[in-house]
Amino acid sequence: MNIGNASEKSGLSAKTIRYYEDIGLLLADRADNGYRDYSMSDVHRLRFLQRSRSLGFSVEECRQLLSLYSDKDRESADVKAIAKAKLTEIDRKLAELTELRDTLRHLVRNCHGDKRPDCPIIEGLAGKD
Amino acid sequence: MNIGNASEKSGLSAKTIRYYEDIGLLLADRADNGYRDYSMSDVHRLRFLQRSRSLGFSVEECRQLLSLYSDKDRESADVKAIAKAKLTEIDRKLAELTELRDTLRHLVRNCHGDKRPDCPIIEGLAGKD
DNA sequence: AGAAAGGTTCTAGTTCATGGAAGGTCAAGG
DNA sequence: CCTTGACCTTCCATGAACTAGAACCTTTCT
Repeated sequence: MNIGNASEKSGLSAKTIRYYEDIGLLLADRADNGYRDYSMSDVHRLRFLQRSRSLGFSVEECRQLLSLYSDKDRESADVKAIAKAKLTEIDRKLAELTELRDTLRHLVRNCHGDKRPDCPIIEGLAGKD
Repeated sequence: MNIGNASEKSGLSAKTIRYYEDIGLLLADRADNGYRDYSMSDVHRLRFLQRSRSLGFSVEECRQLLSLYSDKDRESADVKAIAKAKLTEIDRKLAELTELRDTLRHLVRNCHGDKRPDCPIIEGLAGKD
């Protein structure tokens, strides 16, 4: 499939997909006309990249994560080690995100949404850790 | 407290903290010697920034989120609207992150960590959505 | 006092894209 | 057949969010 299609399916812009190819993150086949040609498997990788980037992993971290998908020659012990390290990081991010959500949720629930001066922003958020 | 101390407590580099001041995200008091002077409340905001940035929110989004802490003059209806919008976004991120974690966790559990060729990367990850 | 540690500003470079120009390709309709 | 418009190509420039380094000042430690 063409890049436009892959872009739509992955949530990454065509520009970004070409950029990722430039930096060697995901190399695409080429059709006879020179157009990039993406398989469903490529699209899965692109979506995976979109997700991990939007969740705060750097391109280099994504490269590592992607190697879990792609590098069949790698010894699986290596793969496992990388995956474990990333898992720890993801769990930390999950905890932080959950905390952030609970904080905001508390705010939304307790804020009356009018001009009364006791909107719980200050008490609930500004003061403590 | 000095910037080094604030840096340590917030997890942001001193460089980054100065940069955030440049772009008006968090303005610091100044001591008599010209050094920036941070309160505990400033540190909380810095930590908050560190977290939200690392979770993939843009600086502008962080500015909004931060306004939930700081902007006491704002009508609470506005605050509530912003908070609600961010909540939706956070919930989406949480779902994605959870999915990513489950995928990796499955990999780690099922990979035997040796050279056997049936490391479940390909079946478990590369193929399906 | 002298050195190390940490602060200041300023300019420049890096990473991760994103926008736009100039031009080639393709599928559909007149 | 030929044009129109969507989609593709490369290349160069710009933007966002840092990050590094130089040059210099302030505090602290011995």
